[in-house]
Amino acid sequence: MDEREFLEAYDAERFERPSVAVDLLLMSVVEGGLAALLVRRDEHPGLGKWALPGGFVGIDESLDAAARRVMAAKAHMNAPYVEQLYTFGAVDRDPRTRVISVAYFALLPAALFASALEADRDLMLGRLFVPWKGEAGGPVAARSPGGEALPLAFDHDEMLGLAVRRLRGKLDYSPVAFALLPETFTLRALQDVHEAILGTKLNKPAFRRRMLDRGWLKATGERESGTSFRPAELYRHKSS
Amino acid sequence: MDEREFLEAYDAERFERPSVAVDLLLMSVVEGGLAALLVRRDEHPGLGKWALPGGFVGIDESLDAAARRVMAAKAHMNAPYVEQLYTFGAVDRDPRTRVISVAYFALLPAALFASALEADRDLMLGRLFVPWKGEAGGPVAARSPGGEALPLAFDHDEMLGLAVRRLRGKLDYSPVAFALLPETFTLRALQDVHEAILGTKLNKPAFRRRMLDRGWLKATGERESGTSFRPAELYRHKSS
DNA sequence: TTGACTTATATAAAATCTGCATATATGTAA
DNA sequence: TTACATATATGCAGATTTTATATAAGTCAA
Repeated sequence: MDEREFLEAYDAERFERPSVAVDLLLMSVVEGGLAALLVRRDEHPGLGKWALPGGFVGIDESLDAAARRVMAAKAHMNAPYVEQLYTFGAVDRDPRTRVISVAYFALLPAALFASALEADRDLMLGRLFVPWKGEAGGPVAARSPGGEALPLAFDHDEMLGLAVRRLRGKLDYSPVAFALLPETFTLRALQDVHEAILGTKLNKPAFRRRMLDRGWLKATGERESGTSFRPAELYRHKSS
Repeated sequence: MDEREFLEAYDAERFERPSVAVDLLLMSVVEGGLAALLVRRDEHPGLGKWALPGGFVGIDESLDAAARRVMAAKAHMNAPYVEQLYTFGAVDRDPRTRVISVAYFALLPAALFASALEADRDLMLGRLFVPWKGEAGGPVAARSPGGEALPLAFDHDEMLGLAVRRLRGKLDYSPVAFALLPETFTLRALQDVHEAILGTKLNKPAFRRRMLDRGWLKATGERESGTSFRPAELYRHKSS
């Protein structure tokens, strides 16, 4: 039997197969704190709770393509930076049927969330409350901008916790923070983003020196406007 | 319709579902170089090529449980430290049918491979050749102890590349290297393991001080034997 | 028994990085 | 023109890392 014959005779139906989904962690820094895009569940299970935008993976669709499709269709967004986070495969994580979910996470400037939130009234920007320091880990809770608790469906609190941990871990050796900022930004804005992600205050001169030494920044020569004090220089992420 | 009624009416068969597998990266350091356990494929596709030990995930089995089951059944091993690596989901990565594979990786002392290799003659310890420095990334090739190339099936060369990258990244802030050493070991042996993983030479006094400062080590008071020079002190991993 | 040899272990000097304090610069606004 | 707030620059102490060098402790052979 050669390979062609083998493949024709192969019976993929022999074993029962799980469903595979992708869930998206679309995160940003809003008003000095981490936030993630949530969608109100309008079906069981978890009716009325809040979930990460997600959807099933098509049989002829790669995982990455599914993540991008769901991002456009359910979150009205198109993030330049998307990364696979982890695959959640507990047997009972979804009461409907066996669902294995591949979590992806993306970082977006806060300004990009506004149009999505307007286009779809079931979307919500959940402010995240991280009850641990550093990379200790554990679930994370969400609240609405008004301060009401947003109960999370499935294991999505654990997914958010893992995303925060991964983000904190990558922050100082990887240029991820730039995905959260507009094209040009001040060093102060960059520091604010770092502090929001880490949940700690940082030393200003040391932070500035470290960032400039990394070689990730290019000075534009322009300055911010609209301040009532000395305006700071605007920088740009040098992608080279 | 309440949640119970909804779940009873839920039809999981509406969409065609992919198969989900786990593949295992069982790695060690052998004779100063990285190595991984491979199994000869005795079926199409990739008949005669070499693959990572793997198997399909049962419908009532968590991903982690599937990884442990496959490790015992196909690799005759039981690693204490197992970690999920990444999920590979390209549409055409397996010509039989759509297979999404969750890769797990584990580290084992070289001595543990010997009995597995004897128990199953289709197993092979593949020595890895990493054609890039640091964490650049890309596929990795394998050769037999005798030096013959071991062509890899599916996308398993990419999986090995990602495993090496992850391992290098975690090495100096996580006590992973101890999983590769016997119960007691010298500082020189620990440094050899680090150098094999990183593919570079390290400074000896600096390495020694860093390791001792980490607080991961406990001196046993014993010394190695069988050397023709000054024997080094034996240490033990302080798991606390 | 003794001294050459090899590697382990300890210590010291030099370079680098980090945190903290303070001084100077540059814009707005009264 | 001056008060004010923040940006930017600089100096310094302490910690950490690299590099070099010295000393210790075994084996082995003469």
